[in-house]
Amino acid sequence: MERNTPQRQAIREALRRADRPLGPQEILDRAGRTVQGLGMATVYRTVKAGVDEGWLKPVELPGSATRYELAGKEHHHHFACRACGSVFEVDGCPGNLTHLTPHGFKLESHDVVLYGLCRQCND
Amino acid sequence: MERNTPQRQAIREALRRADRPLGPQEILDRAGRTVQGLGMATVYRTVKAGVDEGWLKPVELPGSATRYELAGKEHHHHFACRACGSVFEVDGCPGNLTHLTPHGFKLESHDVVLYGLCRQCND
DNA sequence: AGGCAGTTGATAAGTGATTCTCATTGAGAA
DNA sequence: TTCTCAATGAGAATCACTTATCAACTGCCT
Repeated sequence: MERNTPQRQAIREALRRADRPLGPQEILDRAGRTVQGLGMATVYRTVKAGVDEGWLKPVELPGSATRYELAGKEHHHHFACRACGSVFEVDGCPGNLTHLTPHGFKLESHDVVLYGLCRQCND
Repeated sequence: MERNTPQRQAIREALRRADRPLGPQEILDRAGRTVQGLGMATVYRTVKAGVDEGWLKPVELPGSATRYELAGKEHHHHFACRACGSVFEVDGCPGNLTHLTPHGFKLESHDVVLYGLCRQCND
């Protein structure tokens, strides 16, 4: 059976409290404050389980490790800061993109990524 | 000085003729028909030079190698086929995305990626 | 044609992310 | 409290992509 270890609790808690998608290293840093000695392998194991169990959703952007956010949120997109590397959620969506889809193609989903400077780095 | 070798000609020609962004392996396959024995290292070298020289533009999508397309085209986005893995250009753009940008953030650029099935794979 | 410096191909090496291995630990049922 | 087996941490191993190395080759200026 599955066990409720402090490591898993800390990792889940870190992700629940985050207001933006976190990468493995960020998760390790945050959960590691609660459970010192936490290993990266455990982060990867827990995150993979979370995705399988459906409460975590991977957020993939080119050039960096996969980040994770809680699943079940409303449809949204992301903003990547080129200075600090953080990725933020942005509400809303450009809307129906069917008109961009080439003839004969079947559109199933889409991603929009905004790039620039976050509030911290914009000062 | 710089030399105009058949390898470089073939690689440039493959990219010029392509109607969609090509990855290193695709470039090798196509240019390799003209110059048999073409090595992957030469593809990477030539492509890197092309980006530096400004006539090639990298197209990065999560989970696959960087693709390249001719620079200087009109602003556009891409469609990735989940079946064959090919990436296509799509004309147009959702428009001004400033309204999605969080307060205090500075928007500099954006990417839109459509996912689904291309014409070939949709039949 | 001659000759040198830029190029090339094959392969080793490097990178960054992610997974695997395994001895040790510890959650939770009995 | 005891016992068992899932979970953990550390580091090795993978994996895919990209770059470095180096001897052999060849554009292209003279």
